[in-house]
Amino acid sequence: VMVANTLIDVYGKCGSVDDARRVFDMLNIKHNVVTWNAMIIGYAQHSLGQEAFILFKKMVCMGVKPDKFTYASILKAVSSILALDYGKLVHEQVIKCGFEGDVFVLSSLMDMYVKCGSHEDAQRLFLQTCHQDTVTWNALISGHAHNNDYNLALHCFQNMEQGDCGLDDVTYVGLLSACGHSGLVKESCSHFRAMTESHAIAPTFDHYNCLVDSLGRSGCLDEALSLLESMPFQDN
RNA sequence: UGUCCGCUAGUUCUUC
Repeated sequence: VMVANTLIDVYGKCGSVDDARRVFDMLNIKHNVVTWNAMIIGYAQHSLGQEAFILFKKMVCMGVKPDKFTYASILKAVSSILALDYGKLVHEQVIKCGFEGDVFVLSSLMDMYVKCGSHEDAQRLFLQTCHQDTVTWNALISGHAHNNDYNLALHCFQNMEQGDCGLDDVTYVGLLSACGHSGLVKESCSHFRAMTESHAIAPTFDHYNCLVDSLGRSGCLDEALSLLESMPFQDN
């Protein structure tokens, strides 16, 4: 079963969800909780939230008790399909199981709430938790970016900067993508500069993509193209 | 019978 679980995981991560499912089905009744989790996260990582949720319900029906891994995974699936009502149902289960304080489950809950448009709930969880760390901050910032809300993303970012948990490259992917969605070129550039100069965070491929996106959306096509050609990464 | 361990989980550009 462990070998099969690993196969499901590998297929899922390599984008062959159908092959993962074939292995999953071959195992038949020998599934353990890891088998279910590996298959659920495989679906979640490919934005197949419906399939993940169907599997989650089936797992519960068959009497397999979801663990922290299951909840973190199913919440990611819920985020991908923006299903706030499913998310709330899952949250109730999380509370019943006493998993709300787990940092993985908590950040998944926050991610789900903010992406599903309920940033007040995400904020509330954040204020209550003892895990105000880089990842939970990032979850808020990235979530606001997904919702095209630069002001809220910036607001979170500034609060994060004032606090004592460090910013990282993911923080800036969130902030820069929020700028990009709003076509805020000047802000993109100044944040990018602050990232490298004040915070000594090395720019990644994603950061350059955000800048190119930002330039492109605001009509600066020549600049976008020249940045694309001069960035220290292979374009795709 | 129980507990623990081994395979699985959170924040990440564009498009959807």
